[in-house]
Amino acid sequence: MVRMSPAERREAIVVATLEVMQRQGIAATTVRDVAAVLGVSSGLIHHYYDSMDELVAVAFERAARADLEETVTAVAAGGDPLAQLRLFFDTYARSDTDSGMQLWLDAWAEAARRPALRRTSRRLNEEWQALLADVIAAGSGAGLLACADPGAAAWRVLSLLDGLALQLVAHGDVLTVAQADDWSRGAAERELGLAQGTLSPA
Amino acid sequence: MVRMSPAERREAIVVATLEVMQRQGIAATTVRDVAAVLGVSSGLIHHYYDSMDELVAVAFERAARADLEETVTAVAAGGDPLAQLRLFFDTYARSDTDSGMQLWLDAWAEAARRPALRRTSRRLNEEWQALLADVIAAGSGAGLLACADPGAAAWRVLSLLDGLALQLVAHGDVLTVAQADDWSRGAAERELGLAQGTLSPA
DNA sequence: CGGCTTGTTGGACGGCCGCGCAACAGCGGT
DNA sequence: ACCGCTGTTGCGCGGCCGTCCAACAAGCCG
Repeated sequence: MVRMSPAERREAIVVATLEVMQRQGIAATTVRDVAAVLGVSSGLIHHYYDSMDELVAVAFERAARADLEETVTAVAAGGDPLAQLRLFFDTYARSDTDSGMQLWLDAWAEAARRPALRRTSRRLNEEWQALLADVIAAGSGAGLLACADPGAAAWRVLSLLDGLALQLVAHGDVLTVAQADDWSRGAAERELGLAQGTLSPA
Repeated sequence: MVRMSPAERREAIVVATLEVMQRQGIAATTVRDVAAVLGVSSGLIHHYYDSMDELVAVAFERAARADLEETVTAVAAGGDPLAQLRLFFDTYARSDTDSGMQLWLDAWAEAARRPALRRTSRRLNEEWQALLADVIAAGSGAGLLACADPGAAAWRVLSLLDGLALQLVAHGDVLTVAQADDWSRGAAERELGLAQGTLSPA
């Protein structure tokens, strides 16, 4: 019987839940599997989290927020808005195929049935959109690109990225990662009135 | 005990499965629920379909193909490729919010764990892409629009539509149907070198 | 050293799952 | 009228689920 402080235990449970979610999918993640990963009794999980819906939402937020923070950090390193856009696509492309996107797919589908998860995925999607909208607005303000509605443009670019990533994850080789990357940068260039190639990888 | 011919019974089971899928989601669709809808024993379902994966894939194809055929028919009624594109968006927009798109979301997420469903959703996605690519190629051939790679353009337009519809279905009012419709037509106009407003609803 | 707080156990509860199978019953053909 | 085919039942199998709770034990404090 390994006794941990509440903070440590809560953390360990989230990490274990994430591991199970990535391996089996959100819909198939069970209390017993999480407990087994920790070598712990299943009752303990409910001692720390009231319901499975809550735990799944917390674990999803952990993973999704880490990806978002990574992109935020990368974008912040860009000198001007165009360089920031380039870095945005660089970091996004890297996470396209790994288990992160499958998690998002699960989350969107499960959102209809899991209230806590729906709130979390929605909030994170809006943060992604706000990040991109800010960069576009800055570029527009600096006269580096042309965009009448940065918020709308951000939704369009993100939705295209999501739609392409979705095909990559769900259907394997119907598209290649290179095509998805290339096409989304090209669409963003057209969207923002940039010359072709402006957003090509650094 | 109502006795049906095999063809009728198979059909009735597919219809009932679809009803359950739309109400509860693909992941939560069970043999017993389907049997209950028909007022029939659960053993009967397995008499006609070897596994739940197979039955779910058949039922999904039924629903998805009906939507596709509807769009194919609508598009065929268009005089020239530009009118056909307009009709494409008209029919697509109508099905954006109903349960059809939630079904697609479920299918994409479940694809990772259900081989039969993955093959079906992939095939249907490719048919949607082919339909759109043909119209674009025709428009390009007739000099009505500018597109170097109709296949790629079709994937981009479809992915944007999917990405926007996904937000509508998963997160409710983060976007409006009108925005999704408007934005996707606008993006297609930019994609195909058309004047703004060319693809506005008929 | 003993008591008490509290992290942890382990199983019970009611319910659900996909699947398989022997027995039953409707119906067409003889 | 009966027989055989086959559509259909009803239930059992082994297993899983989320949740709950009384009992146990580890470590801190007096």
